[in-house]
Amino acid sequence: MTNTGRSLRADAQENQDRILEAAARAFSRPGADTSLKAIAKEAGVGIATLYRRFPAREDLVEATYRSETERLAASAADLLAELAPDAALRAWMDRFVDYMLTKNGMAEALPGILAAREGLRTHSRDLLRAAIERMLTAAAEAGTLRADVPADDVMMAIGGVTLISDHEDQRELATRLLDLVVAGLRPR
Amino acid sequence: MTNTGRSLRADAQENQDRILEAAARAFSRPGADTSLKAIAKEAGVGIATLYRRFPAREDLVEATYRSETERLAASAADLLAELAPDAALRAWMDRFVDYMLTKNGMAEALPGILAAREGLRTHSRDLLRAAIERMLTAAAEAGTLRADVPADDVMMAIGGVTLISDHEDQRELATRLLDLVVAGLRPR
DNA sequence: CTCGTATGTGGAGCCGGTTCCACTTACGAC
DNA sequence: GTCGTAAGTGGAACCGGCTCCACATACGAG
Repeated sequence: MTNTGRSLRADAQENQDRILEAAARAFSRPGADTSLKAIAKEAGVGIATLYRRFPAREDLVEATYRSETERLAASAADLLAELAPDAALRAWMDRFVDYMLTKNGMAEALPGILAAREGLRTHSRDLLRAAIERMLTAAAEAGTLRADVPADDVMMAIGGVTLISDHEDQRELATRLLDLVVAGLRPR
Repeated sequence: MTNTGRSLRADAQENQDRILEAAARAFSRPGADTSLKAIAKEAGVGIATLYRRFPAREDLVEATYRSETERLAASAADLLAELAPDAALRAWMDRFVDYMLTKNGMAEALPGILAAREGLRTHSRDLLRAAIERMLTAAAEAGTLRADVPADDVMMAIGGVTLISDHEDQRELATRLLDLVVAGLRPR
Protein backbone atom coordinates (compact mmCIF):
# COMPACT_ATOMS: atom_id res chain seq x y z
CA MET A 1 0.00 0.00 0.00
CA THR A 2 1.91 2.94 1.30
CA ASN A 3 5.24 3.16 -0.40
CA THR A 4 7.03 5.99 1.31
CA GLY A 5 10.77 5.54 1.71
CA ARG A 6 12.89 3.65 -0.76
CA SER A 7 14.29 0.18 -0.37
CA LEU A 8 12.92 -0.89 2.96
CA ARG A 9 13.32 -4.45 3.97
CA ALA A 10 10.06 -6.29 3.38
CA ASP A 11 9.29 -6.82 7.06
CA ALA A 12 10.14 -3.21 7.83
CA GLN A 13 7.73 -1.98 5.18
CA GLU A 14 5.06 -4.18 6.70
CA ASN A 15 5.63 -2.67 10.10
CA GLN A 16 5.64 0.87 8.81
CA ASP A 17 2.30 0.32 7.11
CA ARG A 18 0.83 -1.09 10.29
CA ILE A 19 2.11 1.88 12.25
CA LEU A 20 0.50 4.33 9.87
CA GLU A 21 -2.78 2.46 9.99
CA ALA A 22 -2.71 2.42 13.77
CA ALA A 23 -1.84 6.11 13.85
CA ALA A 24 -4.70 6.98 11.53
CA ARG A 25 -7.07 5.04 13.76
CA ALA A 26 -5.72 6.60 16.93
CA PHE A 27 -5.82 10.17 15.66
CA SER A 28 -9.37 9.86 14.41
CA ARG A 29 -10.69 8.34 17.62
CA PRO A 30 -12.66 10.77 19.79
CA GLY A 31 -11.12 9.93 23.17
CA ALA A 32 -7.78 10.02 21.36
CA ASP A 33 -5.11 8.14 23.20
CA THR A 34 -2.45 9.29 20.79
CA SER A 35 0.50 8.38 22.96
CA LEU A 36 3.20 6.95 20.77
CA LYS A 37 3.43 3.95 23.04
CA ALA A 38 -0.24 3.21 22.51
CA ILE A 39 0.08 3.56 18.75
CA ALA A 40 3.09 1.27 18.69
CA LYS A 41 1.28 -1.27 20.78
CA GLU A 42 -1.79 -1.14 18.57
CA ALA A 43 0.43 -1.64 15.55
CA GLY A 44 2.03 -4.62 17.26
CA VAL A 45 5.54 -3.19 17.22
CA GLY A 46 7.92 -1.84 19.84
CA ILE A 47 8.33 1.87 20.42
CA ALA A 48 11.82 1.78 19.00
CA THR A 49 10.45 0.66 15.66
CA LEU A 50 8.08 3.57 15.54
CA TYR A 51 10.85 5.99 16.43
CA ARG A 52 13.18 4.56 13.83
CA ARG A 53 10.64 5.22 11.10
CA PHE A 54 9.33 8.49 12.51
CA PRO A 55 12.01 10.18 14.57
CA ALA A 56 9.71 12.98 15.65
CA ARG A 57 6.02 13.00 16.36
CA GLU A 58 5.63 15.53 13.57
CA ASP A 59 6.95 13.01 11.09
CA LEU A 60 4.27 10.55 12.06
CA VAL A 61 1.56 13.17 11.88
CA GLU A 62 2.76 14.40 8.52
CA ALA A 63 2.84 10.91 7.08
CA THR A 64 -0.54 9.99 8.53
CA TYR A 65 -2.30 12.98 7.03
CA ARG A 66 -0.31 13.12 3.85
CA SER A 67 -3.10 12.24 1.46
CA GLU A 68 -5.51 14.62 3.12
CA THR A 69 -2.96 17.39 2.89
CA GLU A 70 -2.57 16.63 -0.77
CA ARG A 71 -6.29 17.01 -1.17
CA LEU A 72 -6.22 20.35 0.62
CA ALA A 73 -3.46 21.59 -1.66
CA ALA A 74 -5.26 20.32 -4.74
CA SER A 75 -8.45 22.10 -3.76
CA ALA A 76 -6.75 25.37 -4.60
CA ALA A 77 -7.21 24.57 -8.26
CA ASP A 78 -10.96 24.13 -7.79
CA LEU A 79 -11.23 27.45 -6.02
CA LEU A 80 -9.26 29.17 -8.74
CA ALA A 81 -11.71 27.82 -11.28
CA GLU A 82 -14.73 29.25 -9.46
CA LEU A 83 -13.50 32.46 -7.92
CA ALA A 84 -11.35 35.45 -8.59
CA PRO A 85 -7.77 34.64 -7.53
CA ASP A 86 -7.79 36.86 -4.44
CA ALA A 87 -11.12 35.44 -3.33
CA ALA A 88 -9.82 31.95 -3.99
CA LEU A 89 -6.83 32.53 -1.75
CA ARG A 90 -9.00 33.95 0.99
CA ALA A 91 -11.36 30.98 0.80
CA TRP A 92 -8.47 28.55 0.78
CA MET A 93 -7.07 30.14 3.91
CA ASP A 94 -10.27 29.25 5.70
CA ARG A 95 -9.96 25.68 4.53
CA PHE A 96 -6.40 25.57 5.72
CA VAL A 97 -7.25 26.76 9.20
CA ASP A 98 -10.27 24.49 9.47
CA TYR A 99 -8.17 21.57 8.39
CA MET A 100 -5.34 22.24 10.82
CA LEU A 101 -7.63 22.92 13.74
CA THR A 102 -9.80 19.90 13.04
CA LYS A 103 -7.30 17.15 12.47
CA ASN A 104 -6.16 15.77 15.76
CA GLY A 105 -2.49 16.48 16.43
CA MET A 106 -2.06 18.59 13.33
CA ALA A 107 -1.80 22.00 14.97
CA GLU A 108 1.06 20.95 17.24
CA ALA A 109 2.90 19.52 14.29
CA LEU A 110 2.40 22.59 12.13
CA PRO A 111 5.56 24.50 13.04
CA GLY A 112 7.65 21.45 12.39
CA ILE A 113 6.01 20.92 9.03
CA LEU A 114 6.12 24.50 7.81
CA ALA A 115 9.68 25.03 8.98
CA ALA A 116 10.86 21.70 7.54
CA ARG A 117 14.19 22.15 5.84
CA GLU A 118 15.66 18.70 5.78
CA GLY A 119 14.22 15.26 5.43
CA LEU A 120 11.00 13.90 4.04
CA ARG A 121 8.74 16.09 6.09
CA THR A 122 9.16 18.74 3.39
CA HIS A 123 6.58 17.02 1.19
CA SER A 124 3.49 18.53 2.74
CA ARG A 125 5.18 21.86 3.12
CA ASP A 126 6.10 22.01 -0.55
CA LEU A 127 2.59 21.13 -1.65
CA LEU A 128 1.05 23.82 0.49
CA ARG A 129 3.54 26.43 -0.59
CA ALA A 130 2.97 25.60 -4.25
CA ALA A 131 -0.80 25.89 -3.81
CA ILE A 132 -0.41 29.31 -2.24
CA GLU A 133 2.00 30.40 -4.90
CA ARG A 134 -0.40 29.52 -7.69
CA MET A 135 -3.20 31.60 -6.21
CA LEU A 136 -0.91 34.42 -5.21
CA THR A 137 0.68 34.89 -8.62
CA ALA A 138 -2.70 34.64 -10.34
CA ALA A 139 -3.97 37.40 -8.07
CA ALA A 140 -0.84 39.45 -8.64
CA GLU A 141 -1.33 39.18 -12.38
CA ALA A 142 -4.92 40.27 -11.97
CA GLY A 143 -3.62 43.18 -9.96
CA THR A 144 -5.77 42.37 -6.94
CA LEU A 145 -2.92 41.39 -4.62
CA ARG A 146 0.66 42.54 -4.21
CA ALA A 147 3.34 40.80 -6.22
CA ASP A 148 6.18 41.50 -3.80
CA VAL A 149 5.24 39.14 -0.99
CA PRO A 150 6.75 35.67 -1.29
CA ALA A 151 4.44 32.67 -1.00
CA ASP A 152 6.57 31.48 1.89
CA ASP A 153 5.67 34.51 3.91
CA VAL A 154 2.00 34.08 3.20
CA MET A 155 2.25 30.46 4.24
CA MET A 156 3.94 31.42 7.47
CA ALA A 157 1.35 34.10 8.10
CA ILE A 158 -1.44 31.58 7.74
CA GLY A 159 0.51 29.25 9.99
CA GLY A 160 0.87 31.95 12.62
CA VAL A 161 -2.84 32.62 12.54
CA THR A 162 -3.48 28.93 12.97
CA LEU A 163 -1.15 28.62 15.94
CA ILE A 164 -2.52 31.57 17.84
CA SER A 165 -6.08 30.48 17.15
CA ASP A 166 -5.45 26.96 18.36
CA HIS A 167 -5.86 27.64 22.04
CA GLU A 168 -9.52 27.83 22.88
CA ASP A 169 -11.82 27.48 19.93
CA GLN A 170 -11.17 30.89 18.50
CA ARG A 171 -12.37 30.34 15.01
CA GLU A 172 -13.69 33.89 14.69
CA LEU A 173 -10.34 35.28 15.71
CA ALA A 174 -8.77 33.30 12.91
CA THR A 175 -11.25 34.73 10.45
CA ARG A 176 -10.48 38.29 11.48
CA LEU A 177 -6.75 37.73 11.38
CA LEU A 178 -6.94 36.15 7.94
CA ASP A 179 -8.87 39.20 6.77
CA LEU A 180 -6.11 41.35 8.19
CA VAL A 181 -3.46 39.37 6.33
CA VAL A 182 -5.31 39.67 3.05
CA ALA A 183 -5.74 43.40 3.66
CA GLY A 184 -1.98 43.59 4.01
CA LEU A 185 -1.62 41.82 0.68
CA ARG A 186 -3.67 44.41 -1.20
CA PRO A 187 -1.77 46.73 -3.48
CA ARG A 188 -1.72 50.26 -2.12
CA MET B 1 9.54 41.35 48.35
CA THR B 2 7.13 39.94 45.89
CA ASN B 3 3.63 40.32 47.10
CA THR B 4 1.52 38.51 44.57
CA GLY B 5 -1.53 36.72 45.94
CA ARG B 6 -3.43 37.96 48.96
CA SER B 7 -3.25 36.61 52.49
CA LEU B 8 -0.70 33.86 52.17
CA ARG B 9 0.52 32.23 55.29
CA ALA B 10 3.93 33.66 56.21
CA ASP B 11 5.85 30.48 55.47
CA ALA B 12 4.03 30.03 52.17
CA GLN B 13 4.94 33.55 51.10
CA GLU B 14 8.55 32.77 51.93
CA ASN B 15 8.47 29.69 49.79
CA GLN B 16 6.81 31.44 46.89
CA ASP B 17 9.48 34.11 46.90
CA ARG B 18 12.22 31.53 46.93
CA ILE B 19 10.60 29.71 44.01
CA LEU B 20 10.46 32.88 41.96
CA GLU B 21 14.07 33.67 42.70
CA ALA B 22 15.12 30.18 41.73
CA ALA B 23 13.05 30.37 38.56
CA ALA B 24 14.59 33.68 37.59
CA ARG B 25 18.04 32.20 38.08
CA ALA B 26 17.20 29.04 36.17
CA PHE B 27 15.62 30.82 33.22
CA SER B 28 18.53 33.21 32.84
CA ARG B 29 21.17 30.52 32.99
CA PRO B 30 22.69 29.64 29.60
CA GLY B 31 22.61 25.84 29.91
CA ALA B 32 19.09 26.28 31.23
CA ASP B 33 17.91 23.31 33.23
CA THR B 34 14.47 24.74 33.57
CA SER B 35 12.79 21.53 34.65
CA LEU B 36 10.28 22.33 37.33
CA LYS B 37 11.81 19.69 39.54
CA ALA B 38 15.18 21.40 39.32
CA ILE B 39 13.67 24.77 40.11
CA ALA B 40 11.80 23.36 43.09
CA LYS B 41 14.94 21.70 44.35
CA GLU B 42 16.97 24.88 43.95
CA ALA B 43 14.31 26.75 45.88
CA GLY B 44 14.43 24.11 48.60
CA VAL B 45 10.80 23.10 48.29
CA GLY B 46 8.95 20.04 47.04
CA ILE B 47 7.46 19.96 43.58
CA ALA B 48 3.99 19.98 45.00
CA THR B 49 4.62 23.36 46.57
CA LEU B 50 5.65 24.80 43.26
CA TYR B 51 2.57 23.34 41.59
CA ARG B 52 0.27 24.66 44.28
CA ARG B 53 1.49 28.20 43.67
CA PHE B 54 1.90 27.93 39.92
CA PRO B 55 -0.49 25.32 38.56
CA ALA B 56 0.84 25.65 35.03
CA ARG B 57 4.31 26.33 33.80
CA GLU B 58 2.95 29.44 32.13
CA ASP B 59 1.96 30.85 35.49
CA LEU B 60 5.50 30.53 36.72
CA VAL B 61 6.92 32.09 33.59
CA GLU B 62 4.45 34.94 33.71
CA ALA B 63 5.23 35.67 37.34
CA THR B 64 8.97 35.42 36.83
CA TYR B 65 9.03 37.91 34.00
CA ARG B 66 6.30 40.14 35.28
CA SER B 67 8.41 43.20 35.94
CA GLU B 68 10.17 42.92 32.61
CA THR B 69 6.86 42.65 30.86
CA GLU B 70 5.74 45.78 32.65
CA ARG B 71 8.78 47.53 31.34
CA LEU B 72 8.03 46.40 27.80
CA ALA B 73 4.48 47.69 28.06
CA ALA B 74 5.65 50.96 29.56
CA SER B 75 8.13 51.49 26.74
CA ALA B 76 5.20 52.17 24.44
CA ALA B 77 4.86 55.59 26.03
CA ASP B 78 8.49 56.44 25.24
CA LEU B 79 8.03 55.42 21.63
CA LEU B 80 4.88 57.48 21.34
CA ALA B 81 6.81 60.49 22.58
CA GLU B 82 9.49 60.15 19.92
CA LEU B 83 7.71 58.78 16.90
CA ALA B 84 4.51 59.08 14.93
CA PRO B 85 1.94 56.68 16.41
CA ASP B 86 2.05 54.21 13.54
CA ALA B 87 5.84 54.15 13.58
CA ALA B 88 5.74 53.75 17.35
CA LEU B 89 3.50 50.71 17.05
CA ARG B 90 5.72 49.20 14.42
CA ALA B 91 8.83 49.75 16.51
CA TRP B 92 7.13 48.34 19.57
CA MET B 93 6.21 45.20 17.66
CA ASP B 94 9.89 44.58 17.09
CA ARG B 95 10.56 45.00 20.77
CA PHE B 96 7.77 42.60 21.57
CA VAL B 97 9.10 39.89 19.31
CA ASP B 98 12.67 40.36 20.45
CA TYR B 99 11.55 40.15 24.02
CA MET B 100 9.50 37.01 23.57
CA LEU B 101 12.13 35.27 21.49
CA THR B 102 14.94 36.21 23.84
CA LYS B 103 13.55 35.39 27.24
CA ASN B 104 13.95 31.74 27.94
CA GLY B 105 10.65 29.92 28.15
CA MET B 106 8.61 32.95 27.19
CA ALA B 107 7.63 31.89 23.67
CA GLU B 108 6.13 28.60 24.84
CA ALA B 109 4.14 30.41 27.49
CA LEU B 110 2.87 33.07 25.10
CA PRO B 111 -0.35 31.39 23.98
CA GLY B 112 -1.31 30.74 27.57
CA ILE B 113 -0.62 34.33 28.51
CA LEU B 114 -2.36 35.99 25.58
CA ALA B 115 -5.37 33.72 25.80
CA ALA B 116 -5.64 34.10 29.56
CA ARG B 117 -9.25 34.50 30.55
CA GLU B 118 -9.35 33.51 34.18
CA GLY B 119 -6.89 33.82 37.02
CA LEU B 120 -3.95 36.03 37.73
CA ARG B 121 -2.16 35.29 34.51
CA THR B 122 -4.25 38.04 32.93
CA HIS B 123 -2.00 40.72 34.38
CA SER B 124 0.67 40.65 31.68
CA ARG B 125 -1.92 40.23 29.00
CA ASP B 126 -3.84 43.30 30.11
CA LEU B 127 -0.72 45.43 30.21
CA LEU B 128 0.29 44.44 26.72
CA ARG B 129 -3.17 44.96 25.32
CA ALA B 130 -3.41 48.39 26.92
CA ALA B 131 -0.05 49.39 25.44
CA ILE B 132 -1.17 48.35 21.98
CA GLU B 133 -4.45 50.10 22.40
CA ARG B 134 -2.80 53.38 23.26
CA MET B 135 -0.64 53.35 20.15
CA LEU B 136 -3.40 52.06 17.94
CA THR B 137 -5.97 54.68 18.89
CA ALA B 138 -3.37 57.45 18.60
CA ALA B 139 -2.58 56.25 15.10
CA ALA B 140 -6.25 55.97 14.26
CA GLU B 141 -6.81 59.56 15.38
CA ALA B 142 -3.88 60.62 13.26
CA GLY B 143 -5.50 58.76 10.39
CA THR B 144 -2.43 56.65 9.72
CA LEU B 145 -3.95 53.34 10.82
CA ARG B 146 -7.42 51.85 10.65
CA ALA B 147 -9.76 52.45 13.54
CA ASP B 148 -11.83 49.32 13.07
CA VAL B 149 -9.36 46.69 14.22
CA PRO B 150 -9.53 45.88 17.92
CA ALA B 151 -6.32 45.99 19.95
CA ASP B 152 -6.96 42.37 20.88
CA ASP B 153 -6.68 41.31 17.29
CA VAL B 154 -3.46 43.23 16.82
CA MET B 155 -2.07 41.59 19.94
CA MET B 156 -3.00 38.17 18.67
CA ALA B 157 -1.49 38.95 15.29
CA ILE B 158 1.79 39.89 16.93
CA GLY B 159 1.55 36.76 19.02
CA GLY B 160 1.01 34.63 15.94
CA VAL B 161 4.04 36.14 14.27
CA THR B 162 6.06 35.40 17.37
CA LEU B 163 4.96 31.79 17.52
CA ILE B 164 5.65 30.99 13.91
CA SER B 165 9.01 32.74 14.07
CA ASP B 166 10.06 30.87 17.16
CA HIS B 167 11.19 27.71 15.45
CA GLU B 168 14.63 28.28 14.00
CA ASP B 169 15.99 31.78 14.43
CA GLN B 170 13.77 33.41 11.87
CA ARG B 171 14.04 36.96 12.98
CA GLU B 172 13.84 38.28 9.42
CA LEU B 173 10.64 36.35 8.83
CA ALA B 174 9.17 38.04 11.86
CA THR B 175 10.14 41.44 10.49
CA ARG B 176 8.50 40.76 7.15
CA LEU B 177 5.35 39.42 8.78
CA LEU B 178 5.09 42.40 11.09
CA ASP B 179 5.38 44.65 8.05
CA LEU B 180 2.56 42.69 6.49
CA VAL B 181 0.38 43.12 9.56
CA VAL B 182 0.98 46.86 9.63
CA ALA B 183 0.19 47.05 5.93
CA GLY B 184 -3.11 45.39 6.73
CA LEU B 185 -3.74 48.05 9.36
CA ARG B 186 -3.39 50.92 6.89
CA PRO B 187 -6.57 52.70 5.92
CA ARG B 188 -7.50 52.00 2.33
C1' DC C 1 21.92 -24.00 0.26
C1' DT C 2 24.50 -21.30 3.65
C1' DC C 3 26.13 -17.76 5.78
C1' DG C 4 27.83 -12.84 6.92
C1' DT C 5 26.21 -8.64 7.61
C1' DA C 6 23.44 -4.61 7.02
C1' DT C 7 19.13 -3.79 8.49
C1' DG C 8 15.73 -4.04 11.73
C1' DT C 9 13.64 -4.99 16.41
C1' DG C 10 11.83 -4.85 21.37
C1' DG C 11 11.89 -3.28 25.76
C1' DA C 12 14.27 -1.56 29.73
C1' DG C 13 15.38 2.75 31.58
C1' DC C 14 15.90 7.66 32.04
C1' DC C 15 13.76 12.15 32.13
C1' DG C 16 10.40 15.79 32.84
C1' DG C 17 5.48 16.81 33.85
C1' DT C 18 1.66 16.19 36.93
C1' DT C 19 -1.40 14.25 40.62
C1' DC C 20 -2.44 12.62 45.05
C1' DC C 21 -2.45 12.07 49.78
C1' DA C 22 -0.77 11.33 54.42
C1' DC C 23 1.56 14.37 57.32
C1' DT C 24 2.95 19.08 59.38
C1' DT C 25 2.33 23.74 60.92
C1' DA C 26 0.86 28.65 61.46
C1' DC C 27 -2.11 31.21 63.86
C1' DG C 28 -6.65 33.03 65.66
C1' DA C 29 -10.09 31.92 69.21
C1' DC C 30 -10.44 31.28 73.71
C1' DG D 1 -0.62 29.37 76.73
C1' DT D 2 -3.19 25.67 74.22
C1' DC D 3 -5.47 23.80 70.82
C1' DG D 4 -8.40 22.88 66.53
C1' DT D 5 -8.25 23.43 62.01
C1' DA D 6 -7.49 25.54 57.62
C1' DA D 7 -3.57 26.02 55.01
C1' DG D 8 0.51 24.25 53.49
C1' DT D 9 4.00 20.62 52.46
C1' DG D 10 7.00 16.77 50.45
C1' DG D 11 7.65 13.00 47.83
C1' DA D 12 6.05 8.70 45.92
C1' DA D 13 3.94 7.21 41.87
C1' DC D 14 2.13 7.39 37.33
C1' DC D 15 2.42 8.91 32.55
C1' DG D 16 4.27 9.97 28.03
C1' DG D 17 8.48 11.09 25.25
C1' DC D 18 12.78 9.44 23.88
C1' DT D 19 17.40 6.77 23.81
C1' DC D 20 20.21 2.90 23.86
C1' DC D 21 21.70 -1.53 23.11
C1' DA D 22 21.76 -6.53 23.09
C1' DC D 23 19.50 -9.51 20.07
C1' DA D 24 17.05 -11.22 15.67
C1' DT D 25 16.47 -11.71 10.74
C1' DA D 26 16.06 -10.81 5.64
C1' DC D 27 18.50 -11.51 1.76
C1' DG D 28 22.29 -11.26 -1.71
C1' DA D 29 26.90 -13.17 -2.69
C1' DG D 30 29.05 -17.23 -3.28
